Amino acid sequence: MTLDAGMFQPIVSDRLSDKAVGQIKALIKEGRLKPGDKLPSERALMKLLSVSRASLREAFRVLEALGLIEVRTGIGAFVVQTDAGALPAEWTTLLTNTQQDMFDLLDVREALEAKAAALAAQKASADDLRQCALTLTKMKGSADNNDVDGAIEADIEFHQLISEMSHNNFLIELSDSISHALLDARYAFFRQPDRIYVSWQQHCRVVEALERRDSAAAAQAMLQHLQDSKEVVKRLR
Amino acid sequence: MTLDAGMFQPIVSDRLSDKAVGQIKALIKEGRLKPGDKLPSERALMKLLSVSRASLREAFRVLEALGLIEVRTGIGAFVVQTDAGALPAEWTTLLTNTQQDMFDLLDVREALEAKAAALAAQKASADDLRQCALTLTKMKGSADNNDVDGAIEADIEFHQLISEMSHNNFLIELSDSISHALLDARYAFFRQPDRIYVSWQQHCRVVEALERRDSAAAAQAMLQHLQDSKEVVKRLR
DNA sequence: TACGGTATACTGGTCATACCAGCGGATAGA
DNA sequence: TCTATCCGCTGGTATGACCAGTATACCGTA
Repeated sequence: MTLDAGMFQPIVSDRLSDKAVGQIKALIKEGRLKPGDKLPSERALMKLLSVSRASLREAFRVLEALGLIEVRTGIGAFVVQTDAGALPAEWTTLLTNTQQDMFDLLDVREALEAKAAALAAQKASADDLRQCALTLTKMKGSADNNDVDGAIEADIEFHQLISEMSHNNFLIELSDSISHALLDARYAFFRQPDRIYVSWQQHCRVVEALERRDSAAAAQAMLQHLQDSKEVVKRLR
Repeated sequence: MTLDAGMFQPIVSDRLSDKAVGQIKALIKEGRLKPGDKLPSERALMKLLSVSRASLREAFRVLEALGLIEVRTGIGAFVVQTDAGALPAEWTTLLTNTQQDMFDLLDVREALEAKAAALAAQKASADDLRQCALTLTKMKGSADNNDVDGAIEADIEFHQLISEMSHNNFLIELSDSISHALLDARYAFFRQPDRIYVSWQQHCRVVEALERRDSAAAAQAMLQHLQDSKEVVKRLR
């Protein structure tokens, strides 16, 4: 007989905590545990799953890290209340170690926010647009006073608003965490001469496109803005 | 005196395991623990951090879920070996509960893979392109035999190759997990009459653009392909 | 010399038990 | 009726024990 590569499967013995994670995750996915639901207490659940409390607690930590449950001391564990599943908030924070990581992240950001702008053009409400316009005046004010902190604040608000206007929870979550990871870079960025003013202009073009409900133009304007910014960051080094 | 909203900070008592996570995470981020490094044994580390082994193990589960370390039974815990930090592989798996979630995910996919195609056009090696071409013949073969499983395999390979050709680890990770989350949808998709053939044609157009090193065309062809596919999925219901 | 088994000292995986601190409802007293 | 206390619940932590893999050094045999 000949040996077939597919004949043998490596033997893996899952940790008990992993099996517990699997079960609870399945219950949530199937909808038998709904957002806001309270899980049984650790002492009750350990008997139901016939594992020790230690193993169960390890499972809880994993579910927590995945953003699926929230554990409140003295009260209990609850299925997390979010429309889209929480993206573990910190997934980017460790990743901006190298220069290259940051540029990679900037590329991802271009893709996501251009898409967000396109969707926003279709879905934005009048109120959304008003709020967007507010960040523009704030940005302009910061430009006039060369207020770097104010500019950063307005900039974050602007980009956040637009991703929210896409009403796509994945887009929102991802953009948010990327934005967070790039915070440090923003300081150096807005300290460059005229940068606040230029960014303000570019933001304006995006908003104009949004107001015209011009999806393609909005995406294009956003892309232009982000690519231009990326070039500036590259020259910083 | 007037009460200021910012006067008080809510008191939070971090779990010891969370503090341990923070310390270890910081060490990794600072580069004092490099990929591949072996962490001290649980029994040693619990003394160094002066926490119980139970708390430390909970911390390990979190770090594992975040994709930062890997724990091998009987051997020890190691800092994970990836250029970009692993995105917790399961972050999407729970999210495709509703119809809307899936379409949202498809939109994100459009953004990411179009960008990946654009980058791939710039960075692809001759060998990359050869491998891409292989998936095309495989796809064509599946189309001729109406082999759904084969088509899915070739399709996944194709999209994965292209995101890898971007050499952007974030793009790769994200596309990969989205692709995974959409696996079920692929079955229904490729069962549609002529779908395998049409997808093959669209893949061909992408590869042609890649071979011409035409970034914009590659992105456009990929976008077209994904949007077309999205429409098909929408009509499935 | 080369091989194969074995003893041993690690590693992580699991468990039972105990105690602490925060939360909340019930209950007794003003 | 209102308030203060108590008690039973919850999660958070620590300890010590044992099991099951892993690696290595050792030793006897072929």
